[in-house]
Amino acid sequence: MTEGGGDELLRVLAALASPHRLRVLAALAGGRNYVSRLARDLGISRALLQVHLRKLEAAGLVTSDLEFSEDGKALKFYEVVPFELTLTPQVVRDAAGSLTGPDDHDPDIRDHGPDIGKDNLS
Amino acid sequence: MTEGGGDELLRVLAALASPHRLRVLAALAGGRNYVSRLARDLGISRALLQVHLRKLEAAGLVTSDLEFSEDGKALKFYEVVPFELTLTPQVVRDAAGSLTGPDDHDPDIRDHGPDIGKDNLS
DNA sequence: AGTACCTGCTAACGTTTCTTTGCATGTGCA
DNA sequence: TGCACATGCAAAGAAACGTTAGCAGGTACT
Repeated sequence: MTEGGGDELLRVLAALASPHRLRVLAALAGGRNYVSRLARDLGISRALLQVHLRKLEAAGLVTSDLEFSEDGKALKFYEVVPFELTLTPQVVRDAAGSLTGPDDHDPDIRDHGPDIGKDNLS
Repeated sequence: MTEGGGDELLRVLAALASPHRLRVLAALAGGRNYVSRLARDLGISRALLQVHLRKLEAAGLVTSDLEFSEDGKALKFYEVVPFELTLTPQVVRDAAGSLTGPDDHDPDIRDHGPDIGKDNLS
């Protein structure tokens, strides 16, 4: 297993939460393609596309495969990994348990107290 | 219908793609709760929690309900809206069609051409 | 040698998002 | 009147993200 925890879910959600990446994924769902061509199809720059593809790949939503065309050109093909993810409150509940989140919050409250010493209009 | 398009999906995904909001949602999945108390339970500041709750609500994942406790205090209760969202390449493909995305890209390429006039080491 | 494709990378900028801090408002109770 | 607890909002600094521009390398065909 790759990891399975809530962080995985988070990575997938973050990868999906972008118009560009949604479009990229949609385009690839219509068939595999290589970077330069895909960039032209979508009308975005190659550099930009690469970044997004990397994120999609990191999330495990697409796979890359370096191939060589008959005339020797190196082409990097991407294709979608068939996935099926169902989101429900319960799923979230389970996933949230194992989160290597930003803060490993300790059990103490803060919020600087509910406004003391300040009477309004006597 | 609220809107149904791909933008809706995007909003939901964006709302979910955050450790904090995932935790908030998880906490609410365990039962409804009001803001201040929830903040204490989660160990985060009230202001921060409010922001995240607003986003979750905007995405339609939770609902708020202002109530008054027996002793007259105004309590804003939040609870999860039972949802069931399934993500597959095909779903993405459909959703990507109707995207009021950041750019309404015109069909022209750019990428400043593939490096011309520049011979390295003669 | 020159052009046309392909790949990859990084520095830098602009923009958005996150988070804190602080103040304003209200009720109820000693 | 002072404290405890509830709500709300806005400014502002910090941190993360998205995007572009530019350079690097490669093969192949004229």
